Amino acid sequence: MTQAARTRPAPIPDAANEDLREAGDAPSPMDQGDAAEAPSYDLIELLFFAYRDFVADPDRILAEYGFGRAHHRVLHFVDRHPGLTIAELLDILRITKQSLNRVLKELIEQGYIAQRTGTSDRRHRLLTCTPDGRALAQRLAGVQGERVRRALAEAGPALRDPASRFLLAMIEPEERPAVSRLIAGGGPDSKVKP
Amino acid sequence: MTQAARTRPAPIPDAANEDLREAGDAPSPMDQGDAAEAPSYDLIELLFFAYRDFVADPDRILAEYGFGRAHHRVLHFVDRHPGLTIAELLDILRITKQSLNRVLKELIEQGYIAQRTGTSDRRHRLLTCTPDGRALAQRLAGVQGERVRRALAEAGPALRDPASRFLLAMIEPEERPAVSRLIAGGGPDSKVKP
DNA sequence: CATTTATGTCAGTCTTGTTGACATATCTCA
DNA sequence: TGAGATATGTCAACAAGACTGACATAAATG
Repeated sequence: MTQAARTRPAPIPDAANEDLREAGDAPSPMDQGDAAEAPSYDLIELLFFAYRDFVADPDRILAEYGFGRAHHRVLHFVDRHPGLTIAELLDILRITKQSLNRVLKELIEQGYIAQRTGTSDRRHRLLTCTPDGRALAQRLAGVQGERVRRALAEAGPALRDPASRFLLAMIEPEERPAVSRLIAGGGPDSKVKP
Repeated sequence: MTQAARTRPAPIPDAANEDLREAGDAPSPMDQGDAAEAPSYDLIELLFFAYRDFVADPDRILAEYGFGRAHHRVLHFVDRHPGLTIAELLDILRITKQSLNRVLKELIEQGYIAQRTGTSDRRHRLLTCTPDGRALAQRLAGVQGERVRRALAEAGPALRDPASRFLLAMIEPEERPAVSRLIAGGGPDSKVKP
């Protein structure tokens, strides 16, 4: 078998072994000056685990194509916002143009993304998905959407709005308007938002 | 200036340029067989942006120490669960022991994490934070906790519970009990959970 | 005592991020 | 028109952090 994370009989350890008790045994309240509030370890760790599983689904599919997460992100945002320029993509992904270029080039060469020259500004490269690219992007969004759908079905559809609001509030305040616009602009009405 | 993501005057592009309209202009409903439900693009993208900002805070601090995210994760879980063994850590992080070993070795060499041999099973290596490691772990948890605190303060403290439940539901079903136990076992009562 | 388990380690590869330096085409403004 | 700014492309080198495969050791277990 592979050496990845051992045999992994049980997913996550119980952390309930004899030895564990003899250890320093967990972070007590600590010397928090006075008013210091303890961090929300539960939400911090839930975010970690939720995200870990959230990206695991696409990873499996991407591997079939020889792509990685970087390709996924590019494909996703181009699919959602056809006509996106390089600069806009860079601002969304927060990577260097060299990093972007490597994966973008692969996606273009392999026929998942197409480039056109902007008409009003011919320096721009307008990115769109080819039918293949669109299909892959939607397959990826499909598995992620399915996880969200299942989560809401199990934990209650009423959680949809609170979850959205919490996640938005977790975003850097100055970015929130832009993110909101970006998300809102994904629908059939697109990003026409002057 | 650096070449990272251009000058970035505005954080995220408006995606509202002339050219964008001439583009294919956004994924319409599409030919979803019939009952196919559209993925929750809003939650999918919010999770992406929220996580991006969520890890950006620690990243800045870690850079001061010459550490990366991998070190953070190890330090975090060892701090929260002193006495953790290598195998348990591997199951939490889902990486190979070779990957873990590289960062763990650095953390040990530089005096942030200590190892002891298990008493009941002397094959185990029980990991704990040194005072320095504990300080760093808590500084990192501090900035992440502060983001959570601020989010809840701004969007409403009532969101805490729904957000938790949503995130837990996003986790792979078989993992949820283990994650719940792990999270619950982080307090002063530790993971004593037989 | 043979086997399994927990850990450590060497060596090589891949993806994805980084810097720095330049090149080219196009737009904008004086 | 011509200078400078802007959008993009590209070369080269490097680093972090993941992976695989192979093998070594110590300790527990039946």
